[in-house]
Amino acid sequence: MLTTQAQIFSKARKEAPAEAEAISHRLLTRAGYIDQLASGIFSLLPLGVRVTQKIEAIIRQEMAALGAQEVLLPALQPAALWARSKRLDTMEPPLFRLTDRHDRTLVLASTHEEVITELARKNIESYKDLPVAVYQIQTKFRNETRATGGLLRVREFQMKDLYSFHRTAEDLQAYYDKVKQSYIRIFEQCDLTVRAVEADSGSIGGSVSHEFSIAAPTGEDKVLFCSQCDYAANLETQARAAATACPRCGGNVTVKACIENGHIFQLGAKYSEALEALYTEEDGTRQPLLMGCYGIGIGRLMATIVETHHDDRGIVWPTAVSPYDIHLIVVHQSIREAAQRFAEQASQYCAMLIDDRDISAGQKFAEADLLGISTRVVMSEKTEEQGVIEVTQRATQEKSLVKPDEFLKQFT
RNA sequence: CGGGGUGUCGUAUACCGGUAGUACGCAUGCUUUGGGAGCAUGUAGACUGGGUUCAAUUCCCAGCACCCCGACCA
Repeated sequence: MLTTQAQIFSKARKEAPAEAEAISHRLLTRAGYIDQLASGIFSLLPLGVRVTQKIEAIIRQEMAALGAQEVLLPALQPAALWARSKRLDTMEPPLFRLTDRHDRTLVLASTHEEVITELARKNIESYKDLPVAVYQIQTKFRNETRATGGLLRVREFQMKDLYSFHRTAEDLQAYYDKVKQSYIRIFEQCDLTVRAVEADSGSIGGSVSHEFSIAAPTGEDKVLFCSQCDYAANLETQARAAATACPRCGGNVTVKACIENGHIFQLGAKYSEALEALYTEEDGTRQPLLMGCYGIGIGRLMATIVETHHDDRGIVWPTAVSPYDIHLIVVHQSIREAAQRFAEQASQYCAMLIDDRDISAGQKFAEADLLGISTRVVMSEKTEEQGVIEVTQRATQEKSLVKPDEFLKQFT
């Protein structure tokens, strides 16, 4: 996979739009990962799509490990379905509504408990069908009163939402705990330090719920962290603003601004009772399915990574989500052909973006710093003479001169 | 939805009740090429609608758009 920078649809910019304030919004826009169409509505440009696909790959792998099967549910849904779960007029933020040509009211779904419960009703008939889990990565619409911080809170976004169905509360609890651990692994693979925080379940409902908080200056939540145990609590729900010691272990606590990046819920029978999603037990009785739901916002996760992984020159992608494995910078036009040969060889093993534009070296370096691809390879007349390439890690700026073959070994 | 703010070339900005300027970008040419190069030429702009005025991009009103604070969330 080989792409030249001249081909890339978007352009790196020196300036961010004046209205962009959040650092992730500024950098992702300047570097050409995203483009704002309207308040809280963004296009993902080719670079943004690539990062998103990396994140999704990490998530899909974890979903597979949880035994969850992928589905794709409709975003456009009849309002009548939401009336049955009693959420049509109580959702917060409210649903986007529209009317079709037959004057029927439809909604753009902000979450998918209703649809998945309907599907469960049709497909889960016996205790022998349980437990089962399905997930999707799909567009959500939220009629927010105010979009903020670029991708941090938007009105249309991709969410990974997982739903699980169980016979017993114990089984739901066990699966919930597995998902919680899986979520922590997902965030850790994105090089994020995450804490699962006991949370309010809001308009989704249910009894037990955790949100996944990542400390970042732009965060909207205030989370109390214990420095000695893994206790963490959202100050909003705990009303413990005055607390100076951990309620669990007595350790020192700190309050940090956090971004909420995922939220998981034990819904129990809330939706299955409302929508009569029942299954037959061993003793022949009809029982409501016990349900859990688990969400991660993909775009917000990408923005959170930028919020926590950047420097004054630009984005610093963790290797796992870098849009390309290697950013090859060809300093001198005289070695373009040699660079091309190396690039073709390398691109058999990894995804490479090659910048061989006939512009100043400084501009190429500056844009490479802005784009934030995790590994940079520089080829110049000097390195050609020595038969080496210069390899730089974006995160550390550490440079090393290595032989091309040696370098490529790590990818094979 | 309450409060506040801002609308000037593609982007960032300046000035102004009477001819709208700069930088970047973009285009062309020449010179450049290890940290957002230089010169030259060119390109392109006052959110919309009303009002005040001899004259409005500038002042006033309304609408629209965007941003920020609050409430809510992935």
